[in-house]
Amino acid sequence: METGGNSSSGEGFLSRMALNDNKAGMEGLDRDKINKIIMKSSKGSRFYENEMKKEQQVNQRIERMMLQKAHITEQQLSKAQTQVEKMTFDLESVRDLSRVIVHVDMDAFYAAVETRDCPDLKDKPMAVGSMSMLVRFNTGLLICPKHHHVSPSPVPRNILQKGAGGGAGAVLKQDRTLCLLCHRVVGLETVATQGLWPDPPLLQVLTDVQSHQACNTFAMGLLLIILLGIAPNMMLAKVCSDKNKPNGQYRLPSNRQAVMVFIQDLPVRKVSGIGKVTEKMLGALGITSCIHLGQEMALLALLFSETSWHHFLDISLGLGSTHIERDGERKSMSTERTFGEMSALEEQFSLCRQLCQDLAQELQKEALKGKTVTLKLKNVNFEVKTRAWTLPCAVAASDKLFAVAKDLLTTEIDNVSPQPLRLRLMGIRVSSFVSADDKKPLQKSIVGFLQQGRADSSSPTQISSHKPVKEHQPKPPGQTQPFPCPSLVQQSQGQEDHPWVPSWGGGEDWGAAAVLLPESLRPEAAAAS
DNA sequence: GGGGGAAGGATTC
DNA sequence: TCACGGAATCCTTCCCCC
Repeated sequence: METGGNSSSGEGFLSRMALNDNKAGMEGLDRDKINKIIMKSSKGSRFYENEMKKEQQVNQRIERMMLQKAHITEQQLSKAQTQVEKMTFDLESVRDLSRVIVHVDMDAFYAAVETRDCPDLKDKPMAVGSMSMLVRFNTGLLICPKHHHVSPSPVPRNILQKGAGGGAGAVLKQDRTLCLLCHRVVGLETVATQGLWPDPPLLQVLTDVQSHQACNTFAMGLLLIILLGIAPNMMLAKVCSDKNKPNGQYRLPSNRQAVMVFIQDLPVRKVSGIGKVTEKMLGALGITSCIHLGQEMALLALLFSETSWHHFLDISLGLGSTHIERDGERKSMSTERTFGEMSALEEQFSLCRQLCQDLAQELQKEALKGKTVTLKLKNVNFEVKTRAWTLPCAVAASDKLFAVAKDLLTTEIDNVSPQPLRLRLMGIRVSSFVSADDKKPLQKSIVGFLQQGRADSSSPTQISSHKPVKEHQPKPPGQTQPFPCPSLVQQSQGQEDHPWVPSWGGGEDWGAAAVLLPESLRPEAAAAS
């Protein structure tokens, strides 16, 4: 693999730690130099050792795959090829080119906000974030010693909180007007006169949005970089939005030929969902771009799971989802903390209790209760363990979470006894939420979001839309449950409900939106005119 | 053998 | 000399129970 160097021996640079310059905006960097710096400053650390271990595991996976490949017969290959061809035919027959998806990406969101607040930072290398990530491991400083470090101001966080918890994700997934509402923050007239948005239909949409009465509610006065990817489906739109960084848009016409040409040379790593491990596994088969993917489909069908090869086939044909998912239900909620080595039992239990309290607060804000409690532990060697327990009925209260987590933690402590458990991370997750029928809808409505925005500015009181949560009748568990199911409904009632409190993942690119344009605003219409 | 839970891993931002 | 986040989702594999 070109990014990995001599990785299989463990002596060269670890491919999994190499700079990923496959992303837009990373071109032209001195990759070798940066990789040497990463290597020099990482080698020998526990983190590096653990990464090496993981790399070896991937190499073993590849070895097993190659062994499997060696045993594939012509007959098997031929049969798989028939299956692939049939499936390709089926997929082609339902290929939907009727929709235009616009993927909106906010590039370097945090940096953009900080630059707005401090214009001197413009055009200077900058790092936004806590210094723990930069100083404790100073590769960042070595690579770019003259960078300006900025602690994140509360501004972006507030915006994200309004946006994420308040429904920016949902806003972005609503109709086109409300979707683009999020990006109204850019001075559209300025942008237009500078010719940054040469596309009349899109400008029309943006202008249209600007005139929408709700815009003012979300006007943050920010100057953000917006990337647009326009394509017939979500997968392609996502790739397209990454195409013309930093100030641009990329439009892929809605016809099969254009899609296939676009796909031909597209590196597999560019596709969302294909990460460094999959890239490496495919690379071992000589597959680096989507055209190879199509050529080797029969082989992939024999070597990968059905889910995986179906996904590969979709990619090779330039297919993706053409509907915008709204209101995705949350599946889990978690909190975790990294710290210096912690071996004392009292400290570990105390932290465990604290995490349960924090998580319980967040769960109760969203009126969520789950049946499965998972304890996540990472030891000082970066080895991660998760231990889960499923209760007969859903819990949300801190003491109930702690009762389970404490038991799981105790088991792990006992397992290594008399040695202490040397931890560097602990986390608690709750999942298996009660079914959608049993709980109220969560923060998905733009109307609610806007109402909340008004409530924020006009009244200090929180809007509560709490409804009592009905309990599911739990199935009898396979194991003896040490935790009886108390009257949980009573506990959740009377809790203040905060429907707009966020759970933000913290990526810097902010967006991932898709909209359906009306006929009159579609790129073909513009091209025709 | 199938279903479902547990555990671990990949991926994304 | 030491030293790499946090949250969420999906997938795979393993294992147990019916």
